[in-house]
Amino acid sequence: MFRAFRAEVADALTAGLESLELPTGDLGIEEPPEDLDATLASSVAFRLAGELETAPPQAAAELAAAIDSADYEYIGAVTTKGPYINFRTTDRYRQETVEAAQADDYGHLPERDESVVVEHTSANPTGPVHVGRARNPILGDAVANTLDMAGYDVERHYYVNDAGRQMAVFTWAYEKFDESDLDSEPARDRAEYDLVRYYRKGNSFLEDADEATTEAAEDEIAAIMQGLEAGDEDTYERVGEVVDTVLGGMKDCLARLPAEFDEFVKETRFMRDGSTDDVAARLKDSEYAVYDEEAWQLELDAFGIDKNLVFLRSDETSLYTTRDLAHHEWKFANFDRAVTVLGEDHKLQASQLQATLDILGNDPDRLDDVIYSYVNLPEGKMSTRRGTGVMLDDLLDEAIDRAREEVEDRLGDRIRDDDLDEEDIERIAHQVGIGAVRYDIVSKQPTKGITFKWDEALDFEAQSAPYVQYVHARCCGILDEADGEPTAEDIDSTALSTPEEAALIDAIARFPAVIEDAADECKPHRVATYTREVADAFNAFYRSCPVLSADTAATRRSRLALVAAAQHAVANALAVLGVEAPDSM
RNA sequence: GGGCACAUAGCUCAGUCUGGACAGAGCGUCGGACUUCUAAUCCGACGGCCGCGGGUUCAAAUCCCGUUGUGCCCGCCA
Repeated sequence: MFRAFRAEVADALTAGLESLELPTGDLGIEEPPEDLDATLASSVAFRLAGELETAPPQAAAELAAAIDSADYEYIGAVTTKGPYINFRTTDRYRQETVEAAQADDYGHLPERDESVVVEHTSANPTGPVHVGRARNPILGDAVANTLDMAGYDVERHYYVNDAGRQMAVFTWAYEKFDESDLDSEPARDRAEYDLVRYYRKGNSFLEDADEATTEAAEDEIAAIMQGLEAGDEDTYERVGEVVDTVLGGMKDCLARLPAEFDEFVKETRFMRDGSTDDVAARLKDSEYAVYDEEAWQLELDAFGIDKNLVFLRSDETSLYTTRDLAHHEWKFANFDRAVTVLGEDHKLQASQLQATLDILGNDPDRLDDVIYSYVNLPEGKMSTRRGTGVMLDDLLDEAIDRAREEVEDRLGDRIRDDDLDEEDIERIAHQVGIGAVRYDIVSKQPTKGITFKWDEALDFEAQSAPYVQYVHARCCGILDEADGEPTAEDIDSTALSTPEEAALIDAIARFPAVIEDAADECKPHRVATYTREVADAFNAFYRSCPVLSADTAATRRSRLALVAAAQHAVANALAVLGVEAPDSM
């Protein structure tokens, strides 16, 4: 309803300005301070003062007088305070908000008939997912969820780098070494923990061996890469076995978040179908191509990039970016838009990709990047190859364990007579533990760096998932005790007139606008901020407005409907963040 | 050396795109509230030259320039 109200305010201001023959380019619509009884405001009067040759407060008064709120559904009182024009909402606005929010899918925007492919995670299948990487699936999943709720037709892709040197080294090491060559047991009974030991062994071997041995090994590794480039079936199978095995384990880990994918797109696919060769041929013909130092390159100065992009090696083989170009042209052929979630270390490569897609005749505006900073340890970066880092599996296990302890600690002083059984405790521990980890990461601006600290990542107090989840559980608790679901006929918004009720309705009304804004800018952390606002508003309401024991039956019915509305807003906002909404805690 | 990010209360962060009403939360500290729909809650107090210096503007945490600190990138790796 807030979206409609916002549109009405824009209309009203535009019409008012036109009637005074004033420019309508900048309406100055903003949100007023919280202690003011208004939902939106305008500071346009500051700019009118000159035109009207009066002080801003007079200009505001003139414009306010030119607006008749009777022309609008949701605009109530239009008042001024100094130079500001303040807009209140109508009872109808509140009535329709609570009615609309009775729908289980409240917050979902109408379908847009526009498809978006969201690529995220795409970690090389070299070993277990560590926390440094985990920001990608958590953020990426939330971006995809946000777009989905905003009405886009979303597909989630994981791009598998199965053609690079890393996988060639891995395959070589896996074939060269035996279990007996390894110096440790797998840290966990799953494929990627088992195989990563070969990868690490191979890398340390290459570092430590003498020159002749290293050279021989490098020849074997180069043979694997050339086999892939030449389309040799046997090589594909050898590499594919390692890739699929390791990736299988990583999928299991990611599924715990959960982060699920519609498709795992392999890089080799674009070598085998000839599209990478096609891209290279077209780039050679472009005006930006140069043949320098025996390799084909692109000069991208015209795009503000002073670094040349090599797209064919001197031996005519392709590079990662060349294949990624073919990959993105494939995306453009199958989807209206593409969004990629990338670590900040890929920024240069991402801008080169954008520029080159442009050169190839694509509209680069169809591709958006969401860039995030890595999660580092206090002592530095996490690395799969070196085996430094906190594994996501371990973090999730620890989070669940701590959540379980919390649940058990609280069992004693529960007022509610819904004795939780073992199964409930385990369910809540999972929902809260994993929710807290996800929320901690998704609620922050992705561009800000995070230094991983156990006690911070596992802090259930702070502004965290459990706070919001608890609100959802409270809603469910109340609705459980009530007889039957509230219906639209139960709602009398004039019975919901306390400041706490009005504030809660106001928060609920904003939810679809929050989804819209978060989707437009691919910023799911805004939804996290919103969950706290709506939770705050609910808790204030909960404190001062008894529902089941309300003074009158009419108030009780209306408040029940309001609780249902809040529950839907909270549940769907949490769903966007990938955080589960518990029915009880 | 060049490029890109980040810097807001003791700590962790919103707000920055699109400049506007005294800069908001949580944690921590201190003081209160459970015979009541779940206290993983709520109420109150304390706490800020929004890194620093200039500039633009009626108005700057927000825009521009400079500067300091931190991170990332600058490969015929991915």
